Amino acid sequence: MSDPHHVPARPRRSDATRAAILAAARERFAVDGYERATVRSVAAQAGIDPSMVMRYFGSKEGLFAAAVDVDLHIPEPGEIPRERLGEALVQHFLDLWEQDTVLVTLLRVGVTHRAGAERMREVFRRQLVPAAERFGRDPADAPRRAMLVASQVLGMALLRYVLRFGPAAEMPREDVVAWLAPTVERYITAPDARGVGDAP
Amino acid sequence: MSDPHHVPARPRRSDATRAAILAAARERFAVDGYERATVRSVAAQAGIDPSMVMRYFGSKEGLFAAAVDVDLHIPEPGEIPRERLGEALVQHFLDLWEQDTVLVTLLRVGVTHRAGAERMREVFRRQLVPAAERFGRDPADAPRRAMLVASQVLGMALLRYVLRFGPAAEMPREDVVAWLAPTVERYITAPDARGVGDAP
DNA sequence: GTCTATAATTCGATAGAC
DNA sequence: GTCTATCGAATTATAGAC
Repeated sequence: MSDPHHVPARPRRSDATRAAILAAARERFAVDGYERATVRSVAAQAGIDPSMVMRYFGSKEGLFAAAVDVDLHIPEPGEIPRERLGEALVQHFLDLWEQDTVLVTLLRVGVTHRAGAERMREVFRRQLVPAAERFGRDPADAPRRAMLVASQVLGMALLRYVLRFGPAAEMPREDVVAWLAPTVERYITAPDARGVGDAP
Repeated sequence: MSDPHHVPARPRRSDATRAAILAAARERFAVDGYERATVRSVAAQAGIDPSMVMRYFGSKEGLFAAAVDVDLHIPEPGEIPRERLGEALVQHFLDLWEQDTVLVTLLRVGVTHRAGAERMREVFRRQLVPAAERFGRDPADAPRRAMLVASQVLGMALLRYVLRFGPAAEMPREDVVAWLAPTVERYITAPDARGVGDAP
């Protein structure tokens, strides 16, 4: 994840600039996508010189990699009442998409750029699949169940937060939860595609 | 849709070049996205001069608009046995995504570019929503039901055909149909979010 | 640490010869 | 109808002054 070497104990003077660049980069990448988000526009929004971005992050790709470092914070099974599994998960995912722009950034760039797609695969493999292992019954099924849940959640996020389609963006949040919760719950708990509950 | 004026009856000599440009454009836009697909690369792949692209389509945006002219061909309710509504629709959507690259192109550009997003909204409004009106019961609900179906189908297509995630790309087609069919059917026929069947 | 200046490409679009 | 030549603008990245 981070630097394996020594981490300086006290904050350096440049940390503020570094944070400003990252914040600006997240917004520019989210709004414009990878290609149209220029190093110059990031620097302008951060109020510094374009060459500083190169100094801190080496290249445009390095800047992107530093900008999208996401933790899904998926709750543990013990923290959720079993009869509200789908509802709790959908609520949590909507929170993630609404609390900042990092997931919009990741999706937008992942669709367009090789580095972005690889980053999405990594988040899926290291966070979503392990979570599916904790929630599901058969660990061998975890990648498939995680993928099904991701397909529904990503599709809704695409329409609602990225493309901002009218019907998707205007739908009350509670309605989104009500419609998606049974789907997500079935993908995680159903013994097979035809099953509805969690009976064996 | 097309030119409201006179349409020449006999094929002109330039139609072959025009078709070659369009075919090349669809592939370049699909693979590279809007920004990285340059007019020059399209021309190179079509085996003609870059200036020809401008001559035929006026601008890069004009080329894109001509390249993504998609017809979803959604079947009529009478053509589908009611007990297999979800299955038939999912099968049809998978066919659309697999038969050529135009939908991959549309999604890829729609996420990045203003013109692409507008094009997606138009397809949704003029093809998907009317289809939902024909299949559903309450026409006022059609936009919402169409959006729910689109969210699930687009999400799966995103993982399977655009990002090519392992679990999504390798899942047998019949399994995808089996898992998604009940979801799609519920989004179209359920009286409300909590409903499972189509009872009132 | 920050900025100025600029190198080296690359792009969309145009003008005009044939 | 096709191509050559090129313009003007924008980009990433670098070199070096302060």
